[in-house]
Amino acid sequence: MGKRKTTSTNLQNERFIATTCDLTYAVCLLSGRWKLLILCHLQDGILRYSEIRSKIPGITEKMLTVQLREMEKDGLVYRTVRPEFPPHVDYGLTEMSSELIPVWEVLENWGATHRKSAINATP
Amino acid sequence: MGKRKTTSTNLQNERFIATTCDLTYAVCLLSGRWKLLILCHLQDGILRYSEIRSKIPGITEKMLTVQLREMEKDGLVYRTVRPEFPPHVDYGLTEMSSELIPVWEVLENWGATHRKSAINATP
DNA sequence: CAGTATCCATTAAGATACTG
DNA sequence: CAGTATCTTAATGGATACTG
Repeated sequence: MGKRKTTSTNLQNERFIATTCDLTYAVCLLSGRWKLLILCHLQDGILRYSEIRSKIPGITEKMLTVQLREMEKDGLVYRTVRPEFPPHVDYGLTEMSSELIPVWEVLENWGATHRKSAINATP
Repeated sequence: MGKRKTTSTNLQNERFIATTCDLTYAVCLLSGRWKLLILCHLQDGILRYSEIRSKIPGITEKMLTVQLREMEKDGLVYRTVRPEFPPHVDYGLTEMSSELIPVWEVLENWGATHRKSAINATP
């Protein structure tokens, strides 16, 4: 019935801790429409929930929350709640995710270059 | 009918050519369970369809074909068919995707380091 | 060998409304 | 302010069988 009998390679659910490939492991931790983008914005410093949201046009609150929570669980962001009212929650990179800064630097440059070509090439 | 009325942010379908963010553009071109992994294997040289498949345990023929075709369309791999029987098809990196080699190098190292920690940390 | 085709299960993502 | 909850659709991934 609701059971998987097969190799069971869900991206988000089982987080691929047991995968045998380091690259696959990394890809799985970072896969998601918004994760790299969120991390990239956090490299400039600690941001509040609403600050991240306003820096990423198009993201819904639900997706922002989901992705932040997953990344927190995976050790990619830390989350600090200040016991105030109104609530105040800070997010920042961890040591682990800081090591990925070169990744989005390369990707951003690469994207900039080739997006321009793609736009110019569209008839 | 088959029409989207909303912001329309499908990952694979509309390929995000019109996105306003370079990083998002890059992420969208590379998103997919297998793309980085395939590209990574191709950095060692030209590979045939069956060679890629055997280097990536767990991938199905369908997914390999789908991802290769998308990447070919996006200029991330090239595909050469030799008019022989039995068929012989070669795949290789393009200039564009060669620029991404640093990305998977970082990711692979990062994955290696932190996967070990994750495995050791699991109770 | 290098794929296609079909069908189906699971997951990601989005809209919208609501809350402590 | 910083989220939840609920519902819906879109997209991904897989099993299996078949083909030029």
